[in-house]
Amino acid sequence: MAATIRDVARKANVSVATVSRYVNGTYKVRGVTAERVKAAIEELSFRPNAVGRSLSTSSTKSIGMIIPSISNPVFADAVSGVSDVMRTEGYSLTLASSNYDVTDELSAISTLLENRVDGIILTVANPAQSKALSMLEKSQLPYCMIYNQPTAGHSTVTVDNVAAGYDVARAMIRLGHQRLGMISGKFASSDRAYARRTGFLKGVDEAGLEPPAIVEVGYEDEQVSKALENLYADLNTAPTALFCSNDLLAISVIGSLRRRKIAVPDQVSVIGFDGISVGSHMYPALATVVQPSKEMGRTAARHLLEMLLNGQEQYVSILSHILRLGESAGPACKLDPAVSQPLSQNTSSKRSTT
Amino acid sequence: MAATIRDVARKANVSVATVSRYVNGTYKVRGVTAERVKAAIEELSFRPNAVGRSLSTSSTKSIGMIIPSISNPVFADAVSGVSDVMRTEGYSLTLASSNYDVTDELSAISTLLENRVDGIILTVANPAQSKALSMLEKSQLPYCMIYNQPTAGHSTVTVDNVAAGYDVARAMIRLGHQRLGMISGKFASSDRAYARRTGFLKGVDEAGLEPPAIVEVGYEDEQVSKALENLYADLNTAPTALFCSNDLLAISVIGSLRRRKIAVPDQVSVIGFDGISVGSHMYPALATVVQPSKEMGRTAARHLLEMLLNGQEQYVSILSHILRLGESAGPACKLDPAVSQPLSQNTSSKRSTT
DNA sequence: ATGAAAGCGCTAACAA
DNA sequence: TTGTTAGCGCTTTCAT
Repeated sequence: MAATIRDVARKANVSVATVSRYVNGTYKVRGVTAERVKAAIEELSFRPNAVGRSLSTSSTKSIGMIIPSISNPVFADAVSGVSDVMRTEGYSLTLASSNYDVTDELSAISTLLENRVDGIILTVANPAQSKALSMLEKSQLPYCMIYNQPTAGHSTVTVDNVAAGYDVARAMIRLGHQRLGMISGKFASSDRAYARRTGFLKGVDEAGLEPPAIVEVGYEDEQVSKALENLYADLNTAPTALFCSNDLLAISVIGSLRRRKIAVPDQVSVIGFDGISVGSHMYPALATVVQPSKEMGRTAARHLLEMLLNGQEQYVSILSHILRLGESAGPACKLDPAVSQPLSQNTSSKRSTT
Repeated sequence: MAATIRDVARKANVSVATVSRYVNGTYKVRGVTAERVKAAIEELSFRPNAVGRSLSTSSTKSIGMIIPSISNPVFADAVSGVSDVMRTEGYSLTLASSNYDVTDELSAISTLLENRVDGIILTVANPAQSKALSMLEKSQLPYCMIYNQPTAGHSTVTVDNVAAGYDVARAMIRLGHQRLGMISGKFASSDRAYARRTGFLKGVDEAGLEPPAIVEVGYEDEQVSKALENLYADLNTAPTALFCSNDLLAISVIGSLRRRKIAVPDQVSVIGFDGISVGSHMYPALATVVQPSKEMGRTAARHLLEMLLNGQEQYVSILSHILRLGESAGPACKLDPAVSQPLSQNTSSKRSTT
């Protein structure tokens, strides 16, 4: 079907080697010859076959990326960052999603390995005991984790999740909250959520407060609503401030609280994690720990490129996070069931917007 | 480095053909032989090289996808749908983003073509005059558009954007709005936004209302705020209902209005387009035209698979959209500058949540 | 500056 | 059932 380098060579009356040199700019092609080759290429609409090239050079100029979910903006932003720097370096990006499932992680890696990508950027459930990661290690292929916690022997780009969790606890306490809680995705499928919890617990403990209620939920809305139903059965003992392990969850929690006529932040403050951009546009603007997702993607990509050049060094980047106190978090005030209904109707604006 | 089929053959004392047959399940491998091959494969950690296979079979078992932006959840959802069905069919997904830029579209296609993907799913700025599309056409490669309007000669999966725009106008009018407006991304880079406008104008016109104000904005927040500054200089003549060409824009518009102390929906109703999931969680819940993005992705993927089997037929799927009236849209009421400030402080709850 | 030819890892006739 | 072998499209020595 498509023209090959041979067709071009024939038409231009040169050897395939010459065509190859012309195409790749491996110069040494005389002006006149170049013209002939160029003409032939255009006539035949020749487009070099990267598969043939890859087989010959044993480099595909493509990298793989595995993320838990494409639909979570935090990962999409990272993909966007990776994609940006990789494209400018002439690499293609093969994307796979693991759906937070360890088996899927494994098969995704398998596929990428068979496709002979030059390197992989990925987020796994838990690097400490990841079959995916050990498969990768013995494959010798360069790889860099993203979002995952630093773990002996692996490169990664992330933020200090423990410190961030601690920051959240401190912020809540500073606002006067005494009963704190955390709603999180499954810790088993997120080492960073676990780390955030660790920091959060530390902060609460240091302040001498009661250990916070911690609830794990899956990825369906009904689980969130069910969890809140239990947690807020008695408003007098329920947490007045809730830390959610990610923004999507936080948004869902806020929605759920509203449906239960619990005002945010008047009755309950909510702080998320990630800093996805919709969070700052919504009302109340989401209080959250912002991690620089796109930049994290770029950084991971650059690390991978380094490895591709300089061999298997190890890179660990901890980028800095920012605690952004949006409108969804405010000073503690008494949770009084009696005024709950009227309060929920008015979203106070004592706190400034900007 | 990595073991090849030859190494395996040698170790198992069989021919490469036998190994190939074993690996591909092209049966006809006797039990005893199979055992030996299996053992050899494991000892050597042999992993078939898809590059070699592709060169031989002239099929890469991979498809390309080009979307305007990875960070817009509406596209991410489509990617997710495509990814799902493609993976179950054993295909890899190479993702590229065009950033709404026609030049980037072109180079993305070029790259995918060189990589010899088996097919492409893409959203272009404007199919009617797309160089990307014509390049694709003459390449003979199967492809299917997604989100783009039906256009002679091309396969696509989308919703009826004209009808949807019309629905939005009707809904606003039914709510009593008389002065309508539309805020849209650049029409030049979105045929669907243009189609939505067409339907919207028709609806307004049919009702005998004044032609709506239509403002095009770029993708930066400040442009939105600038646009609203002009549009809402005089509240007495400004639109009481705003149609935004996509949800991200709508969310941004709502945020911007709030900052201008204009209450949504008490003073201005806002309706978006896409139905991204965060929209339904936020407050006010976003009124919007829901398109089944993930299902659209799946459908496009299935179309592509059909083409891969049955050759170049043409598939056009118009999936149905749903106008979901969330809390961001409500009955018209007088825009009275005098009460604007107090009103903006209270978000009324006369309209039901569910 | 250009050409000839040997592979890269695999599949698929064709033989046996 | 298994083996032999000729490519797939390209790069890259090694000659010229």
